[in-house]
Amino acid sequence: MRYALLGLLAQQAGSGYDLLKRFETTLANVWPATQSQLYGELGKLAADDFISASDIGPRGRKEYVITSAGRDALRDWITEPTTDPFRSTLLLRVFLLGEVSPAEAEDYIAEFAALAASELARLQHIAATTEADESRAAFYSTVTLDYGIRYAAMEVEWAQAVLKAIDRSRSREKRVTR
Amino acid sequence: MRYALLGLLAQQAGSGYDLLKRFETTLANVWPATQSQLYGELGKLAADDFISASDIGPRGRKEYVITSAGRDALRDWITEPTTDPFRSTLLLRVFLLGEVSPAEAEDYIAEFAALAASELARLQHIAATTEADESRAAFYSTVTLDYGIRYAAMEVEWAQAVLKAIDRSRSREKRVTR
DNA sequence: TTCCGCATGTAATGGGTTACATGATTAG
DNA sequence: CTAATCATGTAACCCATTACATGCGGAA
Repeated sequence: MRYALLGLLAQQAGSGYDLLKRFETTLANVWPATQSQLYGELGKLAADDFISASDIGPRGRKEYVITSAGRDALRDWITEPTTDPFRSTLLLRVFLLGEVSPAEAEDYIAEFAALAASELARLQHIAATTEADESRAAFYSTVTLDYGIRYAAMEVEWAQAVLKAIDRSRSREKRVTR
Repeated sequence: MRYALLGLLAQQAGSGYDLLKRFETTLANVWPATQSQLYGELGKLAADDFISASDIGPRGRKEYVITSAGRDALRDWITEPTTDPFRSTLLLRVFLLGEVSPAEAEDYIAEFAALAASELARLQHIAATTEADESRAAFYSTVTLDYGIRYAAMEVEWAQAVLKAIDRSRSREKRVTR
C-alpha cells in the first residue's frame, strides 16, 4: 500500500480524498485497499518524510507532495525483484473438489467459467473504450490491463478444459458401471 | 487456512506434524502458511468441534479426526462461489514503471520473464514426473497443477510481449529525436 | 550417548477489513 | 435550506509472518 500511494503522488500531488478517487479507478484493480488504510498510510508516510502536506485548504484539506526521499524510496522499491507469494481460494477449493459430489464439482467449475468470462468481457470493454495516450504512465497502464486480459482469458480456457475432462471421466465411469 | 486443514483432514486423519508435511507438498503451492499458523488453527478448529483429537500418542502427539460438523462446514465452503480479491505486487510495480528509466524498466521486465520461465519449467517438471492415479483427489490435484502451468506460460508470453512493445517505443523515440 | 527427527506451542508485530464517527462546503 | 460531495480520521478484530522456545523418542 505504501508504494501504491507513493507512486500515485509521484505522478501527481493531491489530498487523501483525491488519491482515494484516483486509486479506485486505477490501482484498486491490482491492489485493493480501503479508505481507512489509505489515510492511515498517508500519516505514516508523512511521519517518515516520504511525503509532506504542502498546503492546508478548506475543510482541513491537506495537499500532499512527494519528497525527494520519497522519490528515492519509490524508485528503489519499484526495481526490487518481485516475489509474490501465490495464494488462491479458487485453487484451494479446486484442490478439495474431490470432497463434494461430481455434479456439484462440475457446477462449481461452470460457475467459475462464467465469472471469468464476464471479467474478461469487462476488461476488454475497458481496453476498447480507453483511447491511447503517449505518456509512459499510460503505456504501463495498458500493459497492466493487458496482463489482466490474458489472465482472464487463461482462466476461461482452463475452466473449459476442466469441464471437458470431467465429462470424459464421467462417461468412462458410466462405461465401467454398465 | 481453516478449510485447507479441514480438507486435508477430510482426506486423511493425522497429527499437526503429519498435516504440516502433507501441507508442504500439496497445498503450500496454492495457499502458503507457516507451522505456527497451522497449530493455531488446529486449536481453533478443535474448539469449534470441527475436528477432534481422537488419540494421544508418544511425545504428546495428537491424532486429529474430522467430525461430521467439520465435514458439513467443509462441503458448504467448497461450493461457495469464489471471490478472490486480486492483489499483485508485480502489477503494482509494472503500473509504476514509468517512474524509473526505460532501461531499468526493461531490465525489470526481462528479469521477471526469466523468473516466470523458470517457474514454468519447475511446474512442467512436476507434471512430467508425477504418474497418474485414478482417484478424484488426484484428478483435482493435476487440475490445479495445470492451472499453475497455464498461468506461468501466460506470464512468460505477456512479459515477452511487453519487451517487444518497449523496443518498439524506443525505436520510435529515436526516430523522433533524430 | 548423541543427534536427528518428531512434536507442540507462545509472543510480538504488522497489514488489512469492517464499522463507526464527524463535520465543512457548495450547488441547486 | 438541504442534500450531495468533500474531507478526515479512530477502534476493534482477524489473519499472517517471524522469531523464539521446549522437549521426547528412536536409531546408530
